[in-house]
Amino acid sequence: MATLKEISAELGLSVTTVSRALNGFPEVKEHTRVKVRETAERMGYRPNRIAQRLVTGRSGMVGMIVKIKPDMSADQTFFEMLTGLTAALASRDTDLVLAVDQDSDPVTPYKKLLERDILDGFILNAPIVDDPRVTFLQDHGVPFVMHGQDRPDPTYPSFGIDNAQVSAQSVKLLANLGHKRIALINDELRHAYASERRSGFHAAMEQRGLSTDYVQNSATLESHGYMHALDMLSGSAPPTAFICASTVVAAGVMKAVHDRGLRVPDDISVMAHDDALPLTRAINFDPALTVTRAPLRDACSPLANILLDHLDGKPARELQVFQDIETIVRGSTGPAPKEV
Amino acid sequence: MATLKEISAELGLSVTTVSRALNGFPEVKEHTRVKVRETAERMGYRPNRIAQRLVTGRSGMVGMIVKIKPDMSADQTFFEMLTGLTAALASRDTDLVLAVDQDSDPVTPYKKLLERDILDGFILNAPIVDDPRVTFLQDHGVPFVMHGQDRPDPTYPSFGIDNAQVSAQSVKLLANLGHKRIALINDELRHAYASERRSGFHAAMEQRGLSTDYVQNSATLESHGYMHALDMLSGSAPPTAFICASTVVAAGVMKAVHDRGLRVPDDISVMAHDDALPLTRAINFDPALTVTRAPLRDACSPLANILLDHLDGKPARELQVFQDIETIVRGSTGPAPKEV
DNA sequence: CTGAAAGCGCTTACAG
DNA sequence: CTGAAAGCGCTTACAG
Repeated sequence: MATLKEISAELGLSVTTVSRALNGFPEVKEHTRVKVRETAERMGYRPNRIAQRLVTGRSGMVGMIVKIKPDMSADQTFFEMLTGLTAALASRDTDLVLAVDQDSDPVTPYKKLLERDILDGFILNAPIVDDPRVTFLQDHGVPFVMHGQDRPDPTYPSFGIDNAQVSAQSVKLLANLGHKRIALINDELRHAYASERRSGFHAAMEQRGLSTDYVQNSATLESHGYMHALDMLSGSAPPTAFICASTVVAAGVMKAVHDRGLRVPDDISVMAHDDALPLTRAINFDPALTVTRAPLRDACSPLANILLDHLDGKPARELQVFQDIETIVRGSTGPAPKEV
Repeated sequence: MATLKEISAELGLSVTTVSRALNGFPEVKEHTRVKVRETAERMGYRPNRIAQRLVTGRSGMVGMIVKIKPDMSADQTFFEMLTGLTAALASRDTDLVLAVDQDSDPVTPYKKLLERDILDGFILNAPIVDDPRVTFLQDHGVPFVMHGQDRPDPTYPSFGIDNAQVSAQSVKLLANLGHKRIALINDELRHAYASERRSGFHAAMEQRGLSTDYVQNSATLESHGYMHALDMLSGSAPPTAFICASTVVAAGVMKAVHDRGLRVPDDISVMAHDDALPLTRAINFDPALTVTRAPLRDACSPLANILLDHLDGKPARELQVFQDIETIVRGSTGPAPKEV
């Protein structure tokens, strides 16, 4: 493998100039730059990243720790995210080191990886409310980007959707259709996103003078959606619309509606937030599911770039970005039924 | 972070001596070594891996490329392997860089990763017969370890099970129980392991003068096991025993036996090779499944060590290791039924 | 047993 | 616009 020294010898230039030409410094004469680049190309030069890393003090590697869920439901998602992140990082000469979290304490795997002294930063996902990883990494001065936010006004770089907005948009859609008793089948509140959806839901409902009696915050298996919906629909003044944490939950809810002898959307409207996972496609529902939508895979590139920009010195305040949310109206929502 | 220079200044020793003391060189005086180690500890010294890597010419990173299967059946396995490999590599100061193969050409992802010039070698898995990755990597002088073998006498380091032996042990067990018509429900022959199982099966059967009429080489979903078994059992002289590629296939076979109104093991014996995956546990079958067994997770540590030993200069011939295979007899195998 | 020196392949003030 | 020099933090002949 050719080195800077070899190129400079070949051309009778200094290593300094060759380095500058290759790195696109403006002070190099055009003619020199061209000659250097041609020669580098011809000699098959590729910079030694290790040397670059030693001198710049950066390792060119960032870490991500994945938590194994017992149900392993997110596998396809995982691979999709992995692919996207790897590609986005590679385009900026950075590699991803992956570790698996098998510890009970959430910060232990970060501590372990940190002790190896090879990482410039971390990509965190699945924040819980007041995530202990945030305190730990900030205390140790370790840069990271969070996919999502663990608190309302974070001091770290983040990318994710505005979950209060997800609820607000959903409530608005349903309220405009005349629904008054709207249910929220939410995830457990320790998940930051679920907590935000709940707040957003409360705010949007109360603003319209609507009751927030129909809220469930629990795990988000299909069976939970089914059970909660069944339960709510058997009350005396049942909800006429359901906002679901995910398309999986919506599948359970729609089954419950059906089992109660009711129809979607004539009797009951159902909508969900859709991360655009390949497993449960909202469009394949019968009727096709109305959703707020923000594809998970669209987060890969922003996450990578935000972290790397932060490593390059960009302050955290400028690196809190929200993903756009679409609202897609399909067949599962309709006007509220006439009250009897 | 303390450096060698700081420690040497603190102690009035040369950087050279400090380096040698820390790296356990024998020529350092015991007293010096102790002092150096204490001081390093006290100052919180941790070697700068990037610097070590620059001077040793090693990057301390190895790559693995995972191929996404559409069915994603191997997820749990994947995470288990990832965990094991990461830990085994970390104990030898090496990190794993993971990439996802989305290309049609099997060598393209290796080429891409190689161009980033950051890897010391690769861990390959799921070899197909005469695997093109082998030629590619060998041509480029890139070290690797293969989980399994793509040909009978490979010239590269490898770790895996002796698949001919798997078949041999299975046939022996069943033949000793008096079975004469033994079926093999095998994976597609392009997979190296399946090809080896088939050869081993043929050799073992022919050695006993038994016919090898009942062999199927196809994908290994449960449904394939079911269909092939149903098919074979409807013939005029049906097999009395089945050797299955995996526990998943065995599940299909046992269902077929049941649907034919036959019983395991009274009418039909069934056995499988068991990689000890958490998903389909042989012991939970009814009756519990007789198996040849070699846990996949036991391969992690050997794979890591073989690759690293190879990088340290150990020749490939000494690095072709086979994993032990147990035979565990449970309730799904029994004496061959009396011929009518 | 210990140390001064060279070097791994880069980047980047500093000087001209 | 270009170059000589220092330095990133280590390892390792070579000399004593």
